[in-house]
Amino acid sequence: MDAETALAGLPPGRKDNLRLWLRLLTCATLMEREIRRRLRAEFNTTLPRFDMLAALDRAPEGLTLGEVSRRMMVSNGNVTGLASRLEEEGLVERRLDANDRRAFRLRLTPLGAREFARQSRAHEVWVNALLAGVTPADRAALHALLGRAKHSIAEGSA
Amino acid sequence: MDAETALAGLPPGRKDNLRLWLRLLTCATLMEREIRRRLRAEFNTTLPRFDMLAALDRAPEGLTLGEVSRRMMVSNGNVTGLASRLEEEGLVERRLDANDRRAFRLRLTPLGAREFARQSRAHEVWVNALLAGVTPADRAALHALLGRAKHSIAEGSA
DNA sequence: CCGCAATGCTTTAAGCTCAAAGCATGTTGC
DNA sequence: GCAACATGCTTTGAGCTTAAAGCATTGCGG
Repeated sequence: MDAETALAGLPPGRKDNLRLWLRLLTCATLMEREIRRRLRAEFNTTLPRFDMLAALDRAPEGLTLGEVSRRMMVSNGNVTGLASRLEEEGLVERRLDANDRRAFRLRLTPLGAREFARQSRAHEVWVNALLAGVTPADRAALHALLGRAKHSIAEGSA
Repeated sequence: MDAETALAGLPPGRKDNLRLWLRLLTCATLMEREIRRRLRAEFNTTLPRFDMLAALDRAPEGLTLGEVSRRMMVSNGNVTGLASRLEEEGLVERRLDANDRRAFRLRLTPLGAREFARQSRAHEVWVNALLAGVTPADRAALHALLGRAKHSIAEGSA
């Protein structure tokens, strides 16, 4: 919904934060939709799958499901199903943790690592293309400002 | 040469856009999670329901399901279920369109309008609180920069 | 006026997501 | 050592989301 348009004529002040939030959300949503679309079209996969592979790719020694859940910032019930689907496809494997019989260590299979490398390369190209219209100066400024916004949001939801 | 000068002169890194995208996504996600959490805790509702009420609130004469789907930027199959659930709860009503027997016009019931007004007020307070740590100057700068980013993203996904 | 494409909505199947409840194992305090 | 609490994972139930297929109606070209 183009909520920004709806708010465009109102007097400034009380609703500035609302406008900022809607614009932030619009940017993130547009970008995310495009990335999801391409992951589906070119790799027949999804963003959560890609994110899980990315988390595991950064941890060659593997991660417990709980660690994955924290890094992906999703519920632990969520990663169970995700891991199972990726395991079925042979991209990931659960192996028993030697020290804790409650836990698994999840790791990429060689196939999973190869797949992620392919997807990751394409992903970087897509992101660069989507943000190609942002100048280096704007990019640096945005990065800094979003850093402060992130801090504010984290405070506010603590 | 101090660190800042050195940084300022560095060639743009290949992964700067990736970092920017990650940070943008983090901000949006943190904020959205908190808003979803509070909608659930305080109003026992969800963000998509709130969004649909918001779309209808701006259109007192009602909207067809297709119009709602376009404004919310979701699939048309999506709004069918959402509308049905809100209809069951008495917040929304489908009435036959006089001119087109394929279409419904969806509108808020008086109860729906009252509910949305309550939720909307709280929502504005939450957003203000979450962004309270962003100064007015930063807010204006962010808004402008995100406007350019939005344009770039829209170009890139056309 | 008739055929047929376009439009508006719903249904279906698959996947993602969460909160809450449950089970197995680990850890701590007594 | 054992009770009680904590941790790691899975299951369950509900809702959101999409793409694709299907049905009904509209509107257009011939």
